[in-house]
Amino acid sequence: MPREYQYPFELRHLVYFREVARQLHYRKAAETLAVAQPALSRSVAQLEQALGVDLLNRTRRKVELTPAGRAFLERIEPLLRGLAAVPADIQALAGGQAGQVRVAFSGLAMATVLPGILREFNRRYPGIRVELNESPTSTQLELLKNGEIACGFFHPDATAPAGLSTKVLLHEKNGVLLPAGHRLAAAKKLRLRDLADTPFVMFPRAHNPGFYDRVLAAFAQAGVTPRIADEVWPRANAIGLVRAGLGATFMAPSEAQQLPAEVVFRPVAGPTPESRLVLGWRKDVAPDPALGAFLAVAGATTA
Amino acid sequence: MPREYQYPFELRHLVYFREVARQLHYRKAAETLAVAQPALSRSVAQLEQALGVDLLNRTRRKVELTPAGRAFLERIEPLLRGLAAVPADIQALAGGQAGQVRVAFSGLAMATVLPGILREFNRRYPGIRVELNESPTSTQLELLKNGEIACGFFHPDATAPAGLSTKVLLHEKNGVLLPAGHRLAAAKKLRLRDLADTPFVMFPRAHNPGFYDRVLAAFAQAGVTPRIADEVWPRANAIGLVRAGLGATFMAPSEAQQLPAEVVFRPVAGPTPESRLVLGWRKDVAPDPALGAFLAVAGATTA
DNA sequence: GATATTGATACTCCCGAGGCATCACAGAGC
DNA sequence: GCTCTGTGATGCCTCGGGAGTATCAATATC
Repeated sequence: MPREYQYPFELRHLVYFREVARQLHYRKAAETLAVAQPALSRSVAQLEQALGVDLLNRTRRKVELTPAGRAFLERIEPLLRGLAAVPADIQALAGGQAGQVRVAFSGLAMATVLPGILREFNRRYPGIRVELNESPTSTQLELLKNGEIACGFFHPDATAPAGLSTKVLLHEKNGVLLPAGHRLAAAKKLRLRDLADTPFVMFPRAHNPGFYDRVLAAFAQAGVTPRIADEVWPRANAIGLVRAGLGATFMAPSEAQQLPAEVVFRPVAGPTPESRLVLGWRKDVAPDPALGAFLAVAGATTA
Repeated sequence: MPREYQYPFELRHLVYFREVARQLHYRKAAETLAVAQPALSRSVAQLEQALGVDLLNRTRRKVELTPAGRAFLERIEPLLRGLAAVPADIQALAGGQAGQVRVAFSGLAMATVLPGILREFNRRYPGIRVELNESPTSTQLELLKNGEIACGFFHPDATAPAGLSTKVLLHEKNGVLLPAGHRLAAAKKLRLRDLADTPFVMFPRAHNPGFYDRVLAAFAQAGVTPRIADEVWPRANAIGLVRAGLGATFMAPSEAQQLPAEVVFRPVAGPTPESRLVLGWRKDVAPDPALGAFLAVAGATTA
């Protein structure tokens, strides 16, 4: 069913009428609008006929608003103002000067590269709001697929996710984080087989199966059966548990820059899992300038 | 200084874009809009060029919104909806089906004709809001002159106010309202000279000098000097004072239809002031349909 | 690879917005 | 009272551009 065109006027009519209503003088209004006076007369008359309502009471000598005209003016003015602001806003958004980026991250990202990226991004694009939420890798891939986040810092699985561009940010052999009171805390370097009796704090396997399985593989290679103390998430909680002396946890060296006093980080020789952190984003969607800006900063900051 | 035309688009562009953005399909959108498909293509392309921003990402096979396009759509949709509602509202207002009337009144009006008028008006024009405030005559004339009220129920002075149309609603010789315990409360009819020792409750002279002076004239004609007990306003308070036994007050018979138990109304023979109530409105201003409707009802109800 | 679908382009037409000249009317000034 | 000036409306013409028809170009589907 062809929908009837809903508006008996065009913006031009409204703008013209508004100017006449403000100045209550056709010639002056015409000059302001850089248009000839007859055009104004006709345009306003047209608007009135289209509405079926007299908006202006004009004698040959003076012009005044009718009550309906006043009401009409009051109704359209905020709408015209709103409309006038749209182009600049959109252009700013398209130019990457405004807007928002939704970003998901893993705990490792927040402990390493992310703070620096955010600081630099905020410096260069103060108009763009960054919406952050910590999510496990599996969730991030889902969110990316649905377009609910623009990009994510996650841990890639063996199977490269289809339709995503990624950039590797970290790729490090893990050490272990031990309670300061652990019997091996003084050792310079450890081997996994030394830790056979130490409970390990992990995370639910579904959150990042790749890393989880690499942990198990490393233990198997070292010839020991790991003791899994607990599976917690998000990441900060794991460190908390280590700190409380409940066990150890694997940790990338980059993550170990700033640690609380009650824990110590030790490199591991021999078999040990690797942490991989990548920044991933959909490559098929229309390029969001805000995302582009974020990716540029993230690439430059971590390069 | 000729102001630059502020809008790089017309309503047509926005409506066309909105439909394409909704359906993500040029041909279907064209059909909905009852326009040919090429017109749509050009119109949207024009809009994009005018904004300098790509709103739609179109392959030959499918159409999708860019982030800027989505933002643009979200910005213009409420504005378009608002604009669509304007014509009907204005037409209702011009047809007297909506709007508001600001009405001032004296206490006498509220005690006599006004309630009936308001009831009938609300029945016939439920869309029109009536804004009421009680004001003395002098204030009402000022408000009328400034256009702050559309009409007023007031007490005309000898000097007919210029520029106003009026319609007489009441013109009655006053009786007096006495406390039930007054020594003359049992009398069928009174004369002013019987009330020489009775204090009278009045109102500030400035509020209605005509009536005030008619009161003094009537007393003078009756050969007595009135005792003015108090000058109160608004009117309801005067009745309260009488009820409390502090004195008497003049009252039009119409006003005496419904009285509290503790007071009695008595007609006065011989000299007595007259109450006049008129409905007045400016005759020079652009006719407000809502006012017209109110005047019609007020005229019919009290005729 | 043939076909169908879909948005873009070429060309044309014609409506209507806008400019110019002028009119009609109301006040102001003499 | 007459004229002059200022104002909004009207007549006429031009021309830009919006819209229609026909067609092209590209891509997904079979």
